[in-house]
Amino acid sequence: MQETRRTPRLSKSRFQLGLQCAKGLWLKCHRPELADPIDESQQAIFDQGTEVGRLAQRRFPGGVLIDEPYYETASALESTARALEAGAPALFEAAFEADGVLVRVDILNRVGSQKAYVDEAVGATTSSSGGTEAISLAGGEGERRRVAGTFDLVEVKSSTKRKEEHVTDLAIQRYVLEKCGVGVDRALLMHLNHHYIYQSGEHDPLQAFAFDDATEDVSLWLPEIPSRLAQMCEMLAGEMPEMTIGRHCSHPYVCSFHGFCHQGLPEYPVTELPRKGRDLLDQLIREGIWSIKDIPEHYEDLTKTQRRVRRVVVEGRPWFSETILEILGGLRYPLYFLDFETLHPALPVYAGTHPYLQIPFQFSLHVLERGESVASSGTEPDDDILDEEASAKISCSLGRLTHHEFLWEEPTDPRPALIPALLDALGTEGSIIVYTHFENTILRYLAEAYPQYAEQIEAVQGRLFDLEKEVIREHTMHPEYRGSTSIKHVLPALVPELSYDDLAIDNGDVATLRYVSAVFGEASEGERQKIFKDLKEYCGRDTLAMVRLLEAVYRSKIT
DNA sequence: CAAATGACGGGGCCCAGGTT
DNA sequence: AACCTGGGCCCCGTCATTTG
Repeated sequence: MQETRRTPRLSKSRFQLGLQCAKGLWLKCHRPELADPIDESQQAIFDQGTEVGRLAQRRFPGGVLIDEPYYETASALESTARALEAGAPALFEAAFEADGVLVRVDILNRVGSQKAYVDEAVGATTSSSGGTEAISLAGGEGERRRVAGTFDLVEVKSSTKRKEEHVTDLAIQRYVLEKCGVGVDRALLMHLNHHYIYQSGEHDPLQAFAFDDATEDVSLWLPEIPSRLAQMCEMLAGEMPEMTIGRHCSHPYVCSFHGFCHQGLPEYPVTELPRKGRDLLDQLIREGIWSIKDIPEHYEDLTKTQRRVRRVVVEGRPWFSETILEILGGLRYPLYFLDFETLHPALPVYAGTHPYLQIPFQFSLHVLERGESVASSGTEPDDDILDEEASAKISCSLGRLTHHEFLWEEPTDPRPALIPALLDALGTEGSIIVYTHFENTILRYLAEAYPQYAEQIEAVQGRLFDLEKEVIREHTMHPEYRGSTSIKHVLPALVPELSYDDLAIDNGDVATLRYVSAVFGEASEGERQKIFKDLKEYCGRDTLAMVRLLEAVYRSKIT
């Protein structure tokens, strides 16, 4: 009989992964090299989490940081034991191990430890029931009895609300702590406080966070833990488990083996059906249907859009609705094509803003004047035929196209300069074409923050026309959309000669990252100028893409 | 005639997917 | 991560028709 294989050590994050997908956990333990590389945007999210974590620690002055990195387990365990022994009032990143599971605890706060923890700022927190409640970190009057010698277990989250997966995150930690003989009084989530308004200088760790007591929900999960752990260990000792692809590949987290598990799919895989409900993918795969082409024509469980996708994929050619020119006939010249780039830091960087508030620092605006050859004013909605013909001509004789742009290059709040520049460039007449309601949301935030402009901004909002919703999503379909109506998918399908491939910045997330590094980072002047140039090219490409898309849609109906 | 059954539709909730 | 929106779905109330 072979010696029992050494059980791979689990960790908090591996436990969470195991709950999401057995195969994912198996791969993580046995074939970690197959994971997708971590991209820049993901890394930025991790970094942001670290920064929030550091601020959270300042909420517990006198706390002891166990600062061994994750791979120096033995040393971290020792340091933790020493700090506990020494009576540290709080521990950060404390390490514990039990049942082959290693956890590092964000914050472990000794109950009733010292005056410093008496809560002056009682966080108003959003509980799962939606109400707000006060949570005190010290034992005050009228509170339930606190068990001496125990700790509050605190998990810091950069989100502002509790999510399902946060509970199991705390549960596995509590399980390990108790196995190690550390009494846990409460299991708390420490979220960013959405209502925190940044003043200036250092962030205020008292105001910036809101606590959410998850003790009850955690205790409901606790009895589950041993059996789940046993299952995982058994699974890990065997061969790679069979798992089909499905919702668990991206819920609650996008799996790092997504790429590995999605290899070898057919050219138009069923995973690319848009807006799949919870069960559709499972159902199709169970029936052995992997390609959209193999879905029977009258398959019942497809939505209207999914049927459209099936049809264009099977027929191999795009579809444009019959009424598309009527929709476009509603546009008023001159046509403005608007796109914002924004910043939305977890921890605010401008005074008066709250966590995650989206702040525009750049816009691009293409303006299309009516073509000269077109006499029609386009204001006779009662004559469809004429209107359509007029519209068609417009597309052919693309009028004069001009471009405006704005980019704030200082580390100060861009909005006071951006708003007047935007209002000026937009004038008072003509449709403003945007891709999704995103720009509308930003305009609303601007109006809220700067009431002196509210009226003008609202007028602008009234002129918005959502190209993605009103035209692309409702009236077109193309096999190469690949199940997505995002502009990054739609442009190569309808305007193959125009792409983002030649740009140094080719998506919004990276644009934000680059901007932050240029304005707040240590970039040299040369690097800053390069980034500003790249940003202008990127944002300008987004609006140009909308111009060309509109043109392509017109063309589809007149040739 | 009163009660039961069924069709319709509004309200609320969740999900998916778009933007940064 | 937040936010927004539309579609799908379920629940439930209302009203009309059928049934005892």
